[in-house]
Parts: sequence; structure tokens; C-alpha cells
Amino acid sequence: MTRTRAEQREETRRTLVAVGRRLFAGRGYAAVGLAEIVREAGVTKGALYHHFDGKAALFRAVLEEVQQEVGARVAAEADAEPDPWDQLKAGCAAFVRAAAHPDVQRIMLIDGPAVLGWNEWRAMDEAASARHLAEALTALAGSGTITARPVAPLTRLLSGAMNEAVLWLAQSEAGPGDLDDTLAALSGLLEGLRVRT
Amino acid sequence: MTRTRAEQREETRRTLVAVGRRLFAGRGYAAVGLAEIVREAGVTKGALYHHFDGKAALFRAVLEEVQQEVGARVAAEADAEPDPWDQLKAGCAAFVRAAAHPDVQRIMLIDGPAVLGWNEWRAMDEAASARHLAEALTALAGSGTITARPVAPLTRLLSGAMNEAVLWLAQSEAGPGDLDDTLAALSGLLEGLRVRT
DNA sequence: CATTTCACATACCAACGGTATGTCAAGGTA
DNA sequence: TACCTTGACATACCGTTGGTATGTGAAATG
Repeated sequence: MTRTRAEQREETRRTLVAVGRRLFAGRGYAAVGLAEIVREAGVTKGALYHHFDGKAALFRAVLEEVQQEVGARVAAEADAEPDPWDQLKAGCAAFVRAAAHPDVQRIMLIDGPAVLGWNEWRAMDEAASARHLAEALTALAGSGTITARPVAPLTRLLSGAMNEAVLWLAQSEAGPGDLDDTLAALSGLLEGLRVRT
Repeated sequence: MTRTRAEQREETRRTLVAVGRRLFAGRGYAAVGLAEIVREAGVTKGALYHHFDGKAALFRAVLEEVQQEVGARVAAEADAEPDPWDQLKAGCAAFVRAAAHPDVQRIMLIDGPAVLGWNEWRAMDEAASARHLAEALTALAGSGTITARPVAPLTRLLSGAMNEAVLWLAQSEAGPGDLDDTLAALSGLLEGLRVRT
């Protein structure tokens, strides 16, 4: 079982990202040391610094992986709906459910902005999932279903609303009823945007 | 000019909070060292650890100060309106404007949840400003102006929406037009909650 | 005026992120 | 096959950081 160098390289990198993701999600970025990461990954700090520029760069790779997974789920569930309005609602619901995983929250919503800065975090969020929201709102505004002169502010408002709702759901002591209540309230907000016929 | 011990104590503490606030707001929690804080405050680390349990505790004191200022502005501008509906809109607009100060954002919205954890951050946010939002929404739901069966999820949605909007405004390259657009979009969201007559 | 208290200052430490250098097998070349 | 180069790490080390243990001198107390 001899491994080529490219295989070995990618395996080591994937291991570091996987271990980093698990530890960062569990105890937060600041509370996890590089020594623990490389120990659990079975490598040394030399390997980590060979693959990444530092601790923040490893976190960035982890966040990219998380964002892509969430974005893929949002896109998949939204594209399953034929009607643009249903696409918006399905995408929003999919985001809330996808981000409900505890692993996702701390990395994507808590540490992400603090570690990478809000600008970079927002660029990654935009590329992964918020873009779908902006596209859906633009389409609905174009067809006259909703009234949103500039669509960008509304996109940010709704994106922030969902982010906070996800964090609230995670720490809520109550059962799954809160998820339904949140999705209902979100649906109410979206319905309020429709032009009245 | 002899000072009593209580005076001296409070002055040192206020200086530490003021310096910490300025540095944390400028470069972020992680990038500021205790050595720089105590140097600019004209004291030593012994003084800091005599007043606070550590770096995070100093940050908590700073955040409390910021939250109280924002909450006070929101309450003042909201209470100036007689009509409950106008109170809600005025309070939301006041929050967006108050949090637009760059000092406030990094401390209150970026580093706050990451440093203290989302639970503690949310408790402080609730006590300072989100409480006013919850009260306003509860009053409007009670009078039948809006339809919000459980008011808690809607409160979190709107709070998160405003938090994110504030961050977006701060990093936006465009001029004050974005502020107006954001307030307009927020107003549109609120209007959509009103029951149709 | 003796004693206690307390608001700090000083000196120190362990742990952390980061870097410089060494090592050894995979892959190319004659 | 013998040789050399590349690269994917390992090893050893450093400066800085947050945190702590102890010392000190003036204010409060009786």
C-alpha cells in the first residue's frame, strides 16, 4: 500500500480540516490550540504550517467546507420547487434547518465573523448561501411579486434574521415547537412583503 | 489634591474600561493585548487583575457600557412617540442609527458573541435593547395591530435583521443612501406585519 | 500611633502561535 | 541503477501572551 505524494498530501489536509472542524465546533476557535489539533490529527505543527498559513487559515478552510455544505442544501431544496415564491420559502426553511446543526453554528455564525473579520465572512456567506437569497428576491421583485426597490438591504435583513433565529433555536430549552414557531414567524415576514392584490 | 480610596478605585476602573473600549473597538478583542491596555491606562497588570477577573471580564464590562448606551438611546427615542406603532418604528430606527457608530459594532456585534458566548451575549442584549423590542411587539400583538402568536421568535428575527443590517451599513462603500434604503426596507418588513384592514 | 486593609506594582510562569532548520522518501534524469 | 532534486513533513526553538504569586506603601481604622 504505497501512496503517491498527491494522495498523501490531500489526505493529510483533509484530516487537518476534519479535526479542526470538530474541535472548533465543539469548544470554539479561541479555546482550541494547535497542539491539540495536530495531536489528534496524528501529525505535527510542521505539517499544519506546510498546508496552511496559520491557525486562522485552517479555520478559513473549515468555514469554507461548512458554508459549501449549507449552500448546497439550500440550493437543492429551493430548486426542487417550481414556483419562485415557493423557492424563496423553501430555501429559507432549508437554511434554518441546515444551520440548526450545532457543528455549523459556532463556526459559521459565532467565530466566523470574529476570526476572519466581517468583510471576509460576509463575502464567503454571500458566495455560499446568501447569493441564493439575493437571486430569489431579485426574481420576485422583477416579476412584481414583492416590492423591494433596492434588493440588497432586504437581503441582508433577512439573512441576519435567519442567522439570529438559528442561534436562538440552538440555545432554546424548549422542544421542536420553537422551530415551527420560528419558521412560521419567518413565513409571516415573507408574506408581508407580497404586494396586496 | 488627596483622593479617597473609593475615588481612586473608581477612577482606575473607569480608565481601564475606557481604554479597553477604545482599543477593542479599534482593532478587535484578539488583537489587543493586556500589556497595551495597562500601558495606555497608566497602570500595571496588577491593577487590571485587581478590578477584573481577566481579559474577558474587562471586555464584559466594556460591552455592558456599550449596551446600556445603545439601550438608553433606543428607549429615549421610542418613548418620545405616543403611538405604539410609531414607538416600534422609532425604536428600530434609533437602534440602527445608534449601532452605526463604528465603536459599537465590533464590540457589540462581532466580538461580543465570540468572547462571552452567545448565551451570555444574548442575555445582555435582551436586558439592554431587545427587551424594548419584545415589549413593543407584545403590546402591538395584544392590541391586534400585528399578528404574532408567539412574539419571541419574531423578536429574535427582527433583532438579528437589524444587527446584520448595521454591520452591512458600516462596511458599505456607498454613502448615506444605504442608510435610508435599509431603514426603508426595515420599515417595509414592519408594515408587512400589520393586519390588513 | 499602632494596626489593618486595600489598591495597586513587581516579578515570574506556563502555554500559545509561529518559525527556522533538519530529514527522508517519492519522483525525475543519466 | 545510480544520482540528484523536490516536497511533505518532523524537530527544535523563540517571542509573546494571559495569568498568578508576592511585595509595598498609603489610606482607613481603633
